[in-house]
Amino acid sequence: MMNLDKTLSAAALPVHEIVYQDLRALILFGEFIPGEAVTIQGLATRLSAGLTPVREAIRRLTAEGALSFNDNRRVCVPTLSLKDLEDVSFARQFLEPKLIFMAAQQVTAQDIAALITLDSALDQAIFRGDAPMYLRLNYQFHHQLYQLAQAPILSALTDGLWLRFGPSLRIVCGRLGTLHLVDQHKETLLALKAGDAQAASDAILQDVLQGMEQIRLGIA
Amino acid sequence: MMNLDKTLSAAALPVHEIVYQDLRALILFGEFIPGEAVTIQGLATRLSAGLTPVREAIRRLTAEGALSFNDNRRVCVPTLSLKDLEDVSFARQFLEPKLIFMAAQQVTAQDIAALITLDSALDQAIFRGDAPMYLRLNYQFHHQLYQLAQAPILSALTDGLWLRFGPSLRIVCGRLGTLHLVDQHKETLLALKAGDAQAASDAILQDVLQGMEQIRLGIA
DNA sequence: CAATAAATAATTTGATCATATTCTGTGCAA
DNA sequence: TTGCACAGAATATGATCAAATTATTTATTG
Repeated sequence: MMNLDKTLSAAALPVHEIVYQDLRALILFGEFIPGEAVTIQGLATRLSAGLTPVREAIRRLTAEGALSFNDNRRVCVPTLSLKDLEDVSFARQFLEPKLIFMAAQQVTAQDIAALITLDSALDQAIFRGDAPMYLRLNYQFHHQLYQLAQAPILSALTDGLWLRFGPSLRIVCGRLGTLHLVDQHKETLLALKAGDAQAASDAILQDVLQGMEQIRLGIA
Repeated sequence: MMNLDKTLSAAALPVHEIVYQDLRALILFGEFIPGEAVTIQGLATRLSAGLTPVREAIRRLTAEGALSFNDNRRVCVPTLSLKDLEDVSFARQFLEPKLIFMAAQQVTAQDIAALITLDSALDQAIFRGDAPMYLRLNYQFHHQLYQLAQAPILSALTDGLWLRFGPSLRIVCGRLGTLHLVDQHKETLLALKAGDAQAASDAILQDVLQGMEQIRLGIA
């Protein structure tokens, strides 16, 4: 008998992969508060999965720095110190412009159209005050740009950084709301449309700096 | 009754942690050829461990990019393309100087003494043509500098990059031997001793560029 | 008839679960 | 305060099932 799931979801992903993605999203979009303890069994019931897949997902995320493995063998969501934030900020400051510079040389009109659609949905989320949706769309905007760069190693590094400051994002939005949020997406898109890689790169740098500054204000 | 292991090995590490470190070293020091398939059961027998700890170690290393997870659900050591090498090189070019700049501001006389000892052992390994020892000591030299920087996030990023080009190192040494190897460790140490953070940073940049160029020649 | 291709069987490998063991921290009693 | 026992949680094993690769057989074609 044939596996019907394959016809629906392209491929039957292993449970540990699904759990990884779910847990990653939970962390990335601030569903855990920094410092919160994470138990294997708790996650297993929360995500309705077995212990083994959850363990594997946790190992992957600890390797990425999204979770920290105490010497007690307990796992928790790390708190981002100001020093840590500076390190993340430093890394993003050169990684993102580089990625967007590369992306600008590969981007098609369709790609730009998709990004514009994404960005207007993002604006609406900000206007509605829908913080969870804002967080998802903002990440998606950047993530799609990374993929256009066709640089898997640099993309992975940059993606991983989001996991570091992800848990702090909810705090920022919770304290400051969404309406004051500003970004440089419009400038980036204009530069991409004009085929000006350097301008796109510069715009993203400003966007990163602004974003990191928001978090600094939020956790300070 | 007390656990005697603790008195010997500082802490009773879980098996999955030990397996992780062992496997990491195997990859880092070129014990696998790029493209080689890695089976869970094969590693379990090779490292004389159970399947579960090996699985967890593999998950961690795939998250770090040291192993790649095919859609066949099989795991293998990725081959480093020239494009990949350029990306790694780009990342190292700004991460390492930054780390060494930070390290220079914290380094003590004892730290420098330890690094000098390490570096002379390294020179002897080169002179003897002992490639495996060279690889270990060279990594250790850099790794110790990272730790001095007291920047866990940037250290983790940089450490992770070694796993990317590690499997290609054996090929380089195998093809080109060790005697031609040059580094900028002496210059780095002199700058550290002088308290000149910028000079140390510059020296390491040269070291990184030289190292990456060696690999480029090796895999081209 | 030989050779290549398709189909099927067998073996290997991966994924998951249930269970037993070990470890950690806490509360209680001396 | 110290030592001991207990509860909760993590670790690790082995068994079981599913998927994939390899080997073998069968069929088809030049």
